[in-house]
This record gives sequence, C-alpha cells and structure tokens, in this order.
Amino acid sequence: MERNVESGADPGALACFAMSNVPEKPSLEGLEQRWAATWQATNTYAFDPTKSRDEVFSIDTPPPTVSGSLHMGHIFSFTHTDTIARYQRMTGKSVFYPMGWDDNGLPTERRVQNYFGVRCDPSLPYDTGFEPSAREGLGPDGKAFKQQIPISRPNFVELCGELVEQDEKVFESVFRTLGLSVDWSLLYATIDERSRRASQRGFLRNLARGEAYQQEAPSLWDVTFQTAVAQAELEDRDQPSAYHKLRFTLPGLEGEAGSDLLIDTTRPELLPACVAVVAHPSDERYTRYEGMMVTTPVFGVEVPMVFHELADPEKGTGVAMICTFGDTTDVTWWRELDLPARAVIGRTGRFIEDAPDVMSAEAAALYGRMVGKTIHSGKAEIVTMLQEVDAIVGEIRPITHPVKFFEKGDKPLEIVTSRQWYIRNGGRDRELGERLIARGDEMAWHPPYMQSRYTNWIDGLNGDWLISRQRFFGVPIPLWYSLDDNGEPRYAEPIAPHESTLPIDPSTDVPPGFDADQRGKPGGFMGDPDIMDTWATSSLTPQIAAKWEDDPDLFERVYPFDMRPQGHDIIRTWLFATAVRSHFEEDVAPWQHVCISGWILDPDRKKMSKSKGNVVTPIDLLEQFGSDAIRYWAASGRPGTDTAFDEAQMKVGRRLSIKLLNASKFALGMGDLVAALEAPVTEPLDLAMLARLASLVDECTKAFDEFDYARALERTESFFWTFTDDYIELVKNRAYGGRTPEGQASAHAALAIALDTMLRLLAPIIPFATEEVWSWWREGSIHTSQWPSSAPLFSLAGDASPELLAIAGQALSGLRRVKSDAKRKPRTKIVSGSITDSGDRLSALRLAIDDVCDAGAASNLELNEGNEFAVSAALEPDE
RNA sequence: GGGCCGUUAGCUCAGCUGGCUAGAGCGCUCGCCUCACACGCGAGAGGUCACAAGUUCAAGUCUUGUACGGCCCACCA
Repeated sequence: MERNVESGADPGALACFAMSNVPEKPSLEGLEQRWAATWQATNTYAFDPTKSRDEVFSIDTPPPTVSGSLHMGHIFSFTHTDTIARYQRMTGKSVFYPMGWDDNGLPTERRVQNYFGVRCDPSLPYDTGFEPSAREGLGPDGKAFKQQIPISRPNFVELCGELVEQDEKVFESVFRTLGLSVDWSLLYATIDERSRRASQRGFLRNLARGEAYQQEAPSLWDVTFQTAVAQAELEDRDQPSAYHKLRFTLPGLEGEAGSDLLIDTTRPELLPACVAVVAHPSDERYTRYEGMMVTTPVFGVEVPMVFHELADPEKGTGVAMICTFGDTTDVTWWRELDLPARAVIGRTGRFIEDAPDVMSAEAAALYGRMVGKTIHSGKAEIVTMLQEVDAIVGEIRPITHPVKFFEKGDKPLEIVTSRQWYIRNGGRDRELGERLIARGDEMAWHPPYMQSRYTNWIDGLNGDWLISRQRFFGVPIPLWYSLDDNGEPRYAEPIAPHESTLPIDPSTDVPPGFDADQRGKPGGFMGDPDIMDTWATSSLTPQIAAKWEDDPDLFERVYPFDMRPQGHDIIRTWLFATAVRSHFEEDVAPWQHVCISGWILDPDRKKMSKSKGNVVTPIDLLEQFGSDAIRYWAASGRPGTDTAFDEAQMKVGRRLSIKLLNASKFALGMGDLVAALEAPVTEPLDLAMLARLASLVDECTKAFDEFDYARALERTESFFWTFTDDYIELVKNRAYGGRTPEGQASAHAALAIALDTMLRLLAPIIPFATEEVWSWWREGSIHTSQWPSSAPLFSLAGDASPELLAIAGQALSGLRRVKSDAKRKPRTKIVSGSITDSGDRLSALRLAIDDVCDAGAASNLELNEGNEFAVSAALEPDE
C-alpha cells in the first residue's frame, strides 16, 4: 500500500523500524478513499454464511428511499447502526449487514416526472424508440417544463429504472465514503426480482390464509395522484375553510307548518350527496323529529333525520348533514346507520356526470351546473344556487381547521368508493390488535419509551391496512380475474399464480388455463390493474434480505433479526407493518432489538427539511470535515434523541481524529511498540492508567451491549483526552529515557497497551483514523480485530489505585497554574515548591512524584499534609 | 382531549441503581511555536440543576403537582 514514507535517509537507527510506517505529518485527508477502497478490495465486512445463528448478528436496515439525495438524517441514523455493527463484528460475530434501496413507489414516479418531464398515461402503447429529450427538469430551451409529455406505462417504468440506477450509485458512494461496514454483496432493491417475488409471495400467502381481502368501500383518495392511500400515510394540515349555515326544511309537527332546520357545514358543495341529517340521540331539540324526513335546499331531496353518538350537540347547530362522503365520520355514519350512497365527487376530484337518482328532473338540471367542476368551483356554484333560493342564513364565516392530506400530496383527500385490497392489521379486530401489541414486548426497545408509540398506534387504528395503489411503478398485485360473458370481471374469484412462477406482472403474464389473446375479452381474463403500496414490500425487508424461500439455509441463520434500526417517525408505518407481516408469516417478532434514532434539527430546533431550505448535502460535509468527524457528531446523538445539526460538534470530532493520529505518532516514535505490548509494566503511574483503562473497557462494553454508542464514545473520549493531556505529559520524559531503563520500558509498554486498546474502543465510531493508525504498526484490519477485554488489563494493573492518575494530573495542573498566573512560559523551571493535600492522596502522589517533577520542570517539591489542596512554587528568575 | 419526551453554565449536552465541593466541549478572557500535534498547548471566568411541595441523615438524581418546549395520536358538521 502506498504511503508517504519518509526516505529513511537518516542513517540513525534500527529503532526507526517501528516508525517506518508513520507519516512525517499525519493527516486525515484522503483516508476515506484509501480505506474504503481497501475494505472493498479485501472484503473486510463480508458476512460469513457458515456461522451458526448464535455466532451471527443480523441487521435489518430500512432501505432508504431513492428519491434524489441522502440527507443528514440518513447519515445520522446509519452511522448509529454502523457503530453497533462494527462493535458486534469485533466481539467475534459474523455481522449480516445488508443494504437495500427502496426504489418503488411514488417518490420515484414523481422524480421521474420532474427529471424527464414526462407523465404516465396507461392508455398509450409502448414506444420502443422513445428517448427522453430533457434532463434535470429542464426543457430543450433550458427552462423548466411547462408541459409533461405523456408516455406509456412500460416507457415510464423504464425511465424509473434508469433514474433509480443512477441515484443508487450515488447513494452507495456516499455510504462507502461515510464508512458504513455494509456487506455490499447483499445489496437488494425493493423493485428487484427477489423483492418482487417475496412481496408477491407474501401477499398470496396472506390471501390464502384470509389475512388479505378485497372490498368495495369508501376510502381516502388523493385526487392528484389518483390513488387510494392508507391511514399510516395521512397527515393533518390546517386549511382555510368557512362555515355556511344552510336552511333545510323540517316537516310540520301535529298540523303545524314546516319550519327551517339550520345546519352549519364547511362543505356545501356536498349538498347533492346528502343522504341524511344527524343529531345526538339525547339532543331533545331534534329527537322529536325521529323517523321524519327533512328536505334539502336547492335540490329538494328528502332525507331522514337520524341519530348517532358521534353527533356533537355543541358543534354548529347540533345537527350535521351526512354526505357520501365529506369525511371519515360520514363514512362511519353511513356504515353504522345503513344509509344509501350518493357519490358526486369522482376520482379526478371533479363532480361526476350523473346526478344522484333520487333527484327530480328539475333538481338534476340544477346539479348539471356543477358537473365537471372542481371541488373549489363547485363550491362557488352551489353557493350561488343556495343564495338564489335564500338558503344561506347569515354570513359565511371563515375558519381554519385541520384537514387530512396524503403526506406526499398537496390537495385535501377526498373519500371515494372503490375496490381495494386490504391486509388485516388489528384495526377492525381487537383481538388481533392485542396480539400485535404483545409482539412489541418481544422486542427490546432502545430507548424503551419508544414502545409506547407502537402500542398507541395500534390502539388508535380504525381500519385495516389498505395496500392497493392505483399507480404504475411498484410491485403488481399478482392476480387475474376471469371475465364473464359480458366482459365483467369476477372479482370474488381471483386467479392466483403458482409461487414458482413469481414474480409476475398480470398486465403481461397470462394466468394458468388462458391464452394471451383472451385478455380483456368476454369469457377471458384481465389482470389486476393495481400495484401494491410501497410498505407492502418494504414490510418484508427481513424476508427479502434473508432471501426467504430462495435460500433457506441463510434464512435460518439470520431470521428473526437481531437488530432493526430506524427513525421514530416510521414506527407507525414501517416498523408496525413489518411486525404485522412477520406475525402472520412466521408467528414471531421480526427483530430482537429495535433501535430508534432521533431527527436532525436545525440550529433553530426545527426539523430540517427541503421545503425549509435548511438542508446541507452530506457529501459536502463529509469532504469538509472528514467522515470520522461527521460520524463523531452523529454518534454524539443519544439513541432516540433529536439532535441539532451542529458544525461545532463536527469540528470537535475532526480534532479528536487528528489528535489520535498525532498521539499515536508520538507513542509509536518511542520504539518497537509491538514488542512493548508484552513487556512488564512496573511504574505506579502506568499501572494506575491501565486500571482506569480496564474500567473504561468495561463501561464501553456494557454501553455497546445496550446499543448506547453515544455513551461508549463519551467515556472513551473523556479518557483519551486525560491520556493525552495528563498521562502522556507526565510520562514523556521517562519514556524518552530520562530516568531508569526500567521506567522507560514500563512507559513504553503502558503506551503500547493503551494505544492498542483505545484504538479498538474508538474503531466503531471513527473507523478511518483508527484503521490508519492500526496500519502503522499492527497486522490486518482493526475492524476484524478483537474487541478489548478488561480482564488482562485488570490483571496487569493489579491492586494499583486508579486514583493516582487524577491526583498526579491535578498536581501537574497546579504547577502549570503557577506559571500561567505569573504569565511565564510553560517550560519555566520551578526551583522549589510545595503541594498540600490529604495524607492519603499525598502517599499516592509520592509514587509518581518524579513524573510530576519532570512534567512540571520542577525540583525540590515538598509534600505537606493539609485539608485543602494547594500548590505553590518559586520560579526561576525571568531573563 | 389522550399518550410520550424534555427543561442542568451564553450555546450543545453528560451526570446509569440518590452521597460532588454539579461536569465536558464549544464560545469567551489571559498566556504559550514546550523535541506527537498552532487543524495545537496551558490556565481562568461562568450554574440558587424550570418552579412548588413531599420522601430521606442526604435529591440535579425518587414521588406528586405546576409552568414552558417538543413529538405522536384524536379532533374535520
């Protein structure tokens, strides 16, 4: 391996042998490329598939979404995982650490649209010659696209694959630069063949066992993406809206004339979809109208007055109109009160052609004024119509209220009735929910309080998991339906492929027993047009990574996984969905340990995000500070804790790495430290340092065993600075041979042992600097070396008091202070002085007094017993 | 409204099962090119541990409550 080796022109000495690998001027620059290449070339992190289950540590990494670029949140949490992987590897485990790319789904579709300026139109035929003419969202004229070119689904999927491949190369490069000890030969992508096979197999098995089912039902629908979405993908956003007080007509009671019934609504445009009005069953203002019909304004449709607990007497006038469908409460009322459906909003978010059939011809004509309009302009139209008949009472009152959005969408969700596939998740089955909650107890949560998010989410579920999506780029639902004589699909009898044929695409593959030319014809068949939700595939990452069914031997050795690292924001989605699948498929929790990372906050304590424009690209930071420095920053963030993006902390990490190089250079300059590793340690100060080191090893081992990389780092770092600032200064003279040969040999041995141990303690956190130093004097990679053991260190230290190092350090500090207060140089000689301290501490200090005198350039130090620690000294005259 | 987390020096945070005279780094002040390191070294200033009550010989550390901040969920008439 090439290195800046000095010429060796110094005719000096054999002693230079040990120095021969140490650069004249150690530096962090270039370590990432050099060592990443070496690790790759020598398969340093290769998983050994012959190891038995108890010798394996397996990690189920959630594949990052390949939608453009990595952000600091990835760097943060992947570093956490990597420190654990490296620790486990050093304890002798064969670490199964695969990487995956989550490349199917909407983010990729959207990125392809923006990048190539296209959109998918499934009705178009495949264009074999299609070449995207534009890149990076710019048209041929260099300006942003005004219009997207429609292309066929196969063309669109091709472009997805092309773009994803480019992105994945960039991702891999960043992760290699960051120093992730991933076994890249285990790489998978959620759209690759193995993932599609596992995903479809998983679904078909859910179907066979009755855990998956289809249903024609109202569900939340994104009108922009034109797909159904699941509960886990929702978020609330505050939106401006307005109360409209509508005048319905109540029937006359006991011969009285009819009267007005006033109803507040924020969605007057859904009036034609009104199927009932609802009040609370104990609300006496309305209970007397039970069983009667009220009349809607404008359309004059008669709807029943119904009663339900969810109607809030305090809200508005205490009575609400039930429309199909304005919100999820409407769906509940509609279902529980067995009301008819009168849909008016179509899948595109516009008013549909056909007026509800309960309308009179006259009403239908009025409805005609809304047909084809968006929700927004439909609302304006109905307000006009209401005003024409004086059916809006008082002012329209603007409000702001939370509205459900698809987390990736920018228009409010509508509720549309459609046929969709679901997987049971306990949302409609309390017993199943309880069993899934119990699965959470089978996992050790780090930090423990994160388990409550899992439990709370299951407790709050209100429906099963909707997994079908009306999109293009993803894993297809692996089913066909036979067509009856009228060409209508028999949805109740789906045709499933045999598992051995997976993966399939029902839009091109032909079901058993049919010919290709029967597609779409009466008596023939059709493929299910939908793809699966991205979570339906990524919930199987343990199975995918472990090569489920494709490699049963591997599966046995890694599943269930030891560790699942992830952010707390995806507990409700990824973690939960994965638990559901493993519960059904393997009847087990998918992991033994769940390690939750926090978020990265910008210095103003806000979550960093692209929209806020406060995102810094990882690669720039890796280059600016060095990978070890960035890893240091990441590893400083305690498990589960949101952490500020802090360049100051990265500088500290860089400083630590550089210091490690320099301190190592000093130690290795002493002579043959490999031989010194076996030499006797005799000096009390050296033994005290080793006693401290032994305790440190225990602390770090315990911390890493508890997945607390941050604690391990903090302890090691703290010791390291004491080591360099106090210990090295104290023994420097002795190590150079300023006292006895025995004292020198003892110092060399202690330096060698301490360096060897500290490098290994730091290796999981700062793999580059430690590997660099390791290469100066040790064989092989530090990352496949053994994690330090405290026992030999305790044995060496014997009954030496670890306190001595601190006592001597304080004495030295006192001597320095005298010089600092006198504004004299640190090397100024102390001609006489005294140290006052307790008897116990003084008797300890006596054991290292020569080292203290040497480090302080002091002679004639008196030790006086007293209550207060104090140092006084007379300095040599100023020149 | 329900749940969870946090509140310790100007800033970012340690402080594990209660025993400290409350620590670190950054920043700040002063000094220093000391033969590993000026991408450095040394010294120093700086805190009634959010507030209140309680348990205890002893509380930053345990209990209860309050305030403030954050996150998740529920709340769409």
